Amino acid sequence: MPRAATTSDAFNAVAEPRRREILNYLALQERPVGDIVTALSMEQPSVSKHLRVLRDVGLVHVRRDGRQMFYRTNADALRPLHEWTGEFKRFWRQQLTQVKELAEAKTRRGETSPAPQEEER
Amino acid sequence: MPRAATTSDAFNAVAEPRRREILNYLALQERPVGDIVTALSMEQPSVSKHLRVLRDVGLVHVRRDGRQMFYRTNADALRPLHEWTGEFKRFWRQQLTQVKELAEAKTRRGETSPAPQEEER
DNA sequence: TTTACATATTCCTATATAGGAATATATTGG
DNA sequence: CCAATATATTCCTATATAGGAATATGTAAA
Repeated sequence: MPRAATTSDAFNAVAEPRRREILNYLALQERPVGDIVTALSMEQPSVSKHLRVLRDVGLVHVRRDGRQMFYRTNADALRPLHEWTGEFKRFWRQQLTQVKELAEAKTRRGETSPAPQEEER
Repeated sequence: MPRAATTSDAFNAVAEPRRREILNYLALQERPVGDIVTALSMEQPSVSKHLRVLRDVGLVHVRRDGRQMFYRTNADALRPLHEWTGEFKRFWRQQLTQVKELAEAKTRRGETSPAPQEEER
């Protein structure tokens, strides 16, 4: 069995970096295809094809105005992704807390703190 | 150009549903390969191959104990995904707020509230 | 060492790209 | 209707699977 189609779900669709760029660009406001082409320096057919994939999984909405097609990101379709990754939040939070507590405990004991494994953003 | 390798980054690696299942299963505690095979009803070579991909992108860590290999999810490698999707949070939050405010405003005016488009979790 | 157990890798195949080039479709203005 | 503009689709190709089957590798027990 080959890899699942990019149009099978949001997870597969956003695996492509250019599609993520497009979603970023279309998040703030709707834009015609031409704007995407110039803003992201991509070939027009390439943009159309990526938009097709994003549209098939509901990651963008479209509106026609004359001969232009205005696309905009449908942020809601990204929620499943955010929620799934969020399930793991407690694990990295836990790690951070443990590291922090360990460091603080050592500080209280006057020991030298080791270089942290993780970095808070 | 074909699709990027599944081992190119976490985004591509988690596009495969079985790999997400494996990550879910390995989140709470480390497990030997055999446990994954029985728990998720997958073929052993299949599990090994998925683990290989997950390992290549740092989504799991491994530890050998005798002839068993204990894998565990490295939640930290999922943070980029969570953070990227989180950028769009304000857009769906905004929608929710607007819907809610609209409903409340109508209620104050004694109008019938429409079925909500979105659902809070 | 020989055997058994646990896991990993190799081989094979059908399928799904992503990009480039060329072309088709849709809509507006003259 | 015809030309021009804006997008979409088709064709072609090299590459990367994911699963199944068979096999290889590594480690412990007898």
